[in-house]
Amino acid sequence: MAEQRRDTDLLFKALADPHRRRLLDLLHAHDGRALSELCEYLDMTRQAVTQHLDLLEAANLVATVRRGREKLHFLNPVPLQEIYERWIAKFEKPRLKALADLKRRLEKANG
Amino acid sequence: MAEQRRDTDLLFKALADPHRRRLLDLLHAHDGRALSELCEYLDMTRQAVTQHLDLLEAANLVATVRRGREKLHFLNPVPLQEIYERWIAKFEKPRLKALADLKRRLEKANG
DNA sequence: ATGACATGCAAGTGAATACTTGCCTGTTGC
DNA sequence: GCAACAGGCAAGTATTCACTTGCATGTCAT
Repeated sequence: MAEQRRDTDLLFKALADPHRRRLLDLLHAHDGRALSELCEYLDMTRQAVTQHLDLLEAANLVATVRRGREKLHFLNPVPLQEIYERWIAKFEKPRLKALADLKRRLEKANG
Repeated sequence: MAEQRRDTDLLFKALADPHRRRLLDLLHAHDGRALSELCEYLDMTRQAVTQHLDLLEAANLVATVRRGREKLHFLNPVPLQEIYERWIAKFEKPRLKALADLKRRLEKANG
């Protein structure tokens, strides 16, 4: 349970950085990429990219495999599903109504 | 488009902190709460809670209304839906297959 | 009107974050 | 074998973040 909370924390932390979201995008478009290939798309040193990937791996969003001198990166979409199921779905409202509902309640509280 | 990206950034940043997610939970359970009421649930100063709420408001997850000397807080679930639609849904896979797929590809890349 | 309440505003602090530079190790191809 | 390649491992730095303390302002109840 506390474990669950820590996982959630790592997950949201991992997603908090735009460069890391970019990396997920890149892997989504085509995964199994090596570190140096991913580096081509980000304007920072290889070491910085490694650190971002480490966070993504800690959040279980990315899995890696070494092949020869290369480290290949794979996307794991499962934790994103879990975010949705355990975190977003419960806030769900009839979508088109949500904003109108909010507005109505704001006005009611105000007036 | 750049605007869109900044919004996304604020949103994920806002969600990155467990205390802020807690605040969203509290408002989900029952919103229209005043600042001082929300403070009762978090172990930090009122000012710190204000700062968290400010971030949630910047991310458009919380809307506020002043009534007399109180500031009432309302949850806006719409941005969460947008995260799902614009960000999570595209990573979606047949859920039960996703992990198996990943494992298979890792092994293939490895062997 | 005045004291208690609800919040706002601002500057300061410590820790976490996002990088960098520099060097070291293993791998591959010629 | 050896040069070029792919990545690992610190340690250092600068910014951002979460939070505090201290004080000021506006509102309500009696």
